[in-house]
Amino acid sequence: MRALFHPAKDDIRAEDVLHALADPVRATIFTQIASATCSQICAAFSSVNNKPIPKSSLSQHFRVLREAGLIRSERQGVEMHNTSRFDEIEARFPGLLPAILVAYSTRKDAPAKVTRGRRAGAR
Amino acid sequence: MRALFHPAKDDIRAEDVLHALADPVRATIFTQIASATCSQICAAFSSVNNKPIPKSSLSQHFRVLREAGLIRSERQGVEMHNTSRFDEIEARFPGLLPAILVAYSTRKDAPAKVTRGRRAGAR
DNA sequence: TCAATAGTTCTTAATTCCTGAACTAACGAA
DNA sequence: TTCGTTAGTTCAGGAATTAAGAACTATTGA
Repeated sequence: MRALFHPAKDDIRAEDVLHALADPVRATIFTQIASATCSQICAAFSSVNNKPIPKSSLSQHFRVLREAGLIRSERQGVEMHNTSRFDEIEARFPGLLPAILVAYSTRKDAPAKVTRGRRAGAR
Repeated sequence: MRALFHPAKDDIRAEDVLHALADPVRATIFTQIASATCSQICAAFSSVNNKPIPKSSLSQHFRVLREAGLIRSERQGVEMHNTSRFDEIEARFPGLLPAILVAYSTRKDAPAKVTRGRRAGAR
């Protein structure tokens, strides 16, 4: 597995952030990513939304978020832990992420909710 | 020529706004659109940037902006006048457009085109 | 070493985007 | 009316991007 690319804070580009978050699936992932793993997000989509997303697609979504500078992905044992780079983005583009997250929060079809830990019916 | 579609204010979607403005060309158009015509934008791109954008491409860009709800296009005689729907978007998604425009204003490379590129590790 | 888990990468198909060419609409002049 | 010009839209194709199943890699535990 190759090293995962993460842009330096000052290399983060507005167009990449907007492109990454222009996809509702990725925006949902990003809002719920307080240290969520790919599998947890995957389970959240299939249980809540009953629209399962293939893990290869999710992996790509994580890559887009990562390469846009929105998240940081670090392997911990067998899983990958993703953390938000909110504060760095906020420092670089003040007010951008809060405004985007508020805009999405007014969607009629709410994004899937992740519940961490053991869930009834998961897996 | 068919009637041009404009979404009602409450039908404007965050993902469409983000998608429309995730393209630096469209973001540039939007920032300069205080009643600009397609030809004026076209001239601006070819003179400033010396990278002319085909009018068919510009027409598509205007359509994306229009159908995302960002601009209103009205024919006036032989030309099409485009006006920003900034206030409506601001009412629907408070703070979103100002944050995006500020984010783009800090770009190192001026608001010109741009190949939206993959960076590291592109296959 | 083998199996299981978690995720990445590969590959091909579907979708979207770009742009030259053709077309349409409005206007002015003859 | 008809012709010419301007301004922009729509069409059609190829290029680029995205989606997702299959194959692969890395880590842990038995």
